[in-house]
Amino acid sequence: MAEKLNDRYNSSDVETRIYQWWESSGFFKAQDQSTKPPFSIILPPPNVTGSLHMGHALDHTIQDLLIRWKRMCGFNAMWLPGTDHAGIATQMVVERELKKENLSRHQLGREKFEERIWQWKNQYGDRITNQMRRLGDSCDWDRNTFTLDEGVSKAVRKVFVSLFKKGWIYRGQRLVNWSGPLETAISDLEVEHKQIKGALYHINYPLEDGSGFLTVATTRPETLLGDTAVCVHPEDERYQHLIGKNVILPLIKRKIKIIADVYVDKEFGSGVVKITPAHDFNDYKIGKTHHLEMINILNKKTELNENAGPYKGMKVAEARKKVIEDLKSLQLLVKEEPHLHSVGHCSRSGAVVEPFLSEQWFVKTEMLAVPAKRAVESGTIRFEPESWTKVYLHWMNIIEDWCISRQLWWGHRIPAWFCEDCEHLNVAEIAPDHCEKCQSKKIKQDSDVLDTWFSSGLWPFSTMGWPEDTETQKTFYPTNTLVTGHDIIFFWVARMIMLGLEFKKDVPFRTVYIHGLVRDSQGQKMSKSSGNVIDPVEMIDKHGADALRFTLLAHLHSGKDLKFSEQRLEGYRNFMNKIWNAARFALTHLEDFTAPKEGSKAVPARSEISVFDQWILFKLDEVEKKIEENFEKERYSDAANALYHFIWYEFCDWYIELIKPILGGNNPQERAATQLVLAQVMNRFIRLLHPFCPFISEEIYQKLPIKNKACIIDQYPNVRIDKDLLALGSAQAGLEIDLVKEVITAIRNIRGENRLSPALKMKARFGVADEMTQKILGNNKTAIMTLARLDEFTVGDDGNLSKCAVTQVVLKGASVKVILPLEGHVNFDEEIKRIQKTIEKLQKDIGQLTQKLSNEKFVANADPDVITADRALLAQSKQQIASLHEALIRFES
RNA sequence: GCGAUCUUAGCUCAGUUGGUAGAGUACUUGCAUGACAUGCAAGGUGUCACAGGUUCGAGUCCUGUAGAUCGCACCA
Repeated sequence: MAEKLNDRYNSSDVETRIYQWWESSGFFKAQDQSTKPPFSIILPPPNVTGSLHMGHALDHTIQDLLIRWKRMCGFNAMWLPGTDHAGIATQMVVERELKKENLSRHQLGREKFEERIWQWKNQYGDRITNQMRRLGDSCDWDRNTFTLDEGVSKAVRKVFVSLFKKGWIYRGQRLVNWSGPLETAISDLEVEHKQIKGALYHINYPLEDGSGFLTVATTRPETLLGDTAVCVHPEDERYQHLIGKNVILPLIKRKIKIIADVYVDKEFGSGVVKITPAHDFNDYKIGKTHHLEMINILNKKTELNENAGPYKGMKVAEARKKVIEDLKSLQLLVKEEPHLHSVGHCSRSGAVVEPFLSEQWFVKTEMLAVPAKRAVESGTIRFEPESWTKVYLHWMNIIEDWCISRQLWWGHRIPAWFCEDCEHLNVAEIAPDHCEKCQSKKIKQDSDVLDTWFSSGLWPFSTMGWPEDTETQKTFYPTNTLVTGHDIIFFWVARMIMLGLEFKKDVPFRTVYIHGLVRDSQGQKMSKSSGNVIDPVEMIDKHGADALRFTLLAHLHSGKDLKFSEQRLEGYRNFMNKIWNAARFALTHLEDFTAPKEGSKAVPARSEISVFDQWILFKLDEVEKKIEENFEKERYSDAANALYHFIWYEFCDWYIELIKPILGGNNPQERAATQLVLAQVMNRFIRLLHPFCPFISEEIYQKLPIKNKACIIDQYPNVRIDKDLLALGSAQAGLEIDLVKEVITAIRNIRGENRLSPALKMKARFGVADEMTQKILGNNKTAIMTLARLDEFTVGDDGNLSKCAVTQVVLKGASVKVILPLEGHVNFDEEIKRIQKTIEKLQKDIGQLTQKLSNEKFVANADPDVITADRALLAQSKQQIASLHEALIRFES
């Protein structure tokens, strides 16, 4: 017995209830051991204290689409959720909170501060996972993992120790990106390059022998204090004679050497470069090759230190001003010209990033990169879209060692202990209580934590119980698809590949599906500062999660950014309402329908069902094929749009309208047969819809007469399964209904163009030559009369065409002359205009076709099928135009 | 500077082996029609960025130009 539905779809009534039911019923759970084939996805873990943004919404919708689709296709589908501790981001959030209490983390102390962050995590950590539930994410929540969970920590320590013992993790003094406000090294990912209008200062460095000056050009005069050489091009004639001599560094009067290196561009500036190895990445390299002294002039807060002499204690910007002033007063500043250059900024604090010499931990990437490159080159891992392969390989080719230490308090502590007695470094998975070398008890753990991406890099297996040998890994590693944005290919994807191959001896995933950014309707990046952020949760509140999901999926085009507008979302909200009302219609007419015992396997005999039924089943077969194809080709928007088209334009606009007379008619057998087909078609397209729009589909599904326990775990309709029902659809019925549709549309067109009221019943005649077409029209008399609003229907000769509107309908060999007497209804000018317009269009077509077909080369070279088709089209057009001319004459007479 | 992607209707975008350009949306007109006005019906809309080339035929393939976006490197 079918149930009733409200007359308007209200998503908020439905979503929470359905989600709770799914979750409490255990439908999201995957089995570690199962006879079903595995399919697994790991969720890119969002920041634990963050909240869901549009980027997540897109990312998660794609993953949930895949998981629900595979689950319904009979896979043991496992979507592993989790959250990231997000070192810097979270620490900053909590520090901001402290600031409100006029406290700093230093005042609080490390232990208390960590406690505060845990408090914060416990308070807000559920927010994002609850928002994910709002979106419909069908994750296996029992497997929810936090990157600081004990299991993950164990994996982190194991990996660290293992790489250290192999010599692939080392500690050393190196130049790193340093954020002054955060007092930590940061990764390249956290550096944003911005174009800045600066100045190029030309400064005279006096030659030691007093014979003159060497002019250097620099954008950062304050780093002069750390100069340990000046450099020219070895072949630069201007300076060749000076190579090997010395200059006196202005202001602090240090004697430094003039060296030569091909790195210098003779054309740029003065052709002389000052070398500050401790504060510039290029200078650092030159410093290394030329064995130069490295003088650090900054402290951790990026203030000038004792090496800067009189400038000690100043901020960088301050020091720059003062240095320029002092140079001016010494008349050593030659000139200052405006100069546009890009400057690295800390993406978290906004401060200018300083290259800073410090003791850090690094991962040697050279050897890790080799198999990681090969995995992609050989196709074991595939990027979609494929163009990202090149980007990935390029980066892997220029990969540098990875700075993994951060001077933060929130994250995985580096498992290394220094011995205060013998200075030995103890690296161990379990905290030692004495130095392994000298047995001293005076050991101290390194105060640094690991880069967040270090633990994220292990995510595909650390979440599955590694280093224990678990069933989870046996079943689900490697995972199938990784869905993510291109912004973290290097920082996350590449590292997962390297670490997965090193520690699991297998790739972490087979396919990397890269999607674009969600932008605003103008194509601008959404950002707090431009105030154009659209909150997905707010959109869900207003229009429903299904509408949001469908909007994102329908506009997802192979890795391209997508522009999001609420207006478009409303369009898909309307689609949800349309589906709802179609279901309402169907259920009303299925009230007295009882599902057969075989449920969705129940199939009527072909002889029992109408041509409309055969037609809709034919269309259903088509759309199922299209959806499956597009899923396989990873063209999810095409799948979504095919479904949209079927539901709205085939099922709602035509099928429902065509069967209304049968459902409301007085032939119980016909009616029962149509009811069965209607129930079956509903059952199938609701299942087809489920991965896209899980909530509305489940809600309707539960009220359908033909159903199983739950849509979410029912079988996904598939062209190879339940073949019997789809076999009832026929191409012949397809053609027949297409012709009926054309005829109805032709009549509606005449009415529309002549502005005839839909309430006005008309009389129509149909001029048909062949018997077959005559029969088709006869069989569909009721449908045509109802949908075209006729009160008279005659099939046969043309009859008297005087004062009649005439349209020739031609379709695959069938030809119908639709004749509508207009006498008394209209002033004929409109109709004459309508016919003339059609004639003009036909004439244009005929002209083009004739020209083409009279081209000998075309006839000689073109595909014979193309020629045949064109000839047929030409003949048809000529026939149509003749008939229209005739009509026009009759009309005017 | 190197590389990638892109430029199609007012807007957002499809267009998969070359064969008369499509969809959604917006727009115009008409409409209370027993599922739905979040609806129904009908309608108009294009130098496919530009310039060449290959071909009987190019939105599609090739070359160049311009513009947009994004990477990478450099910016002393």
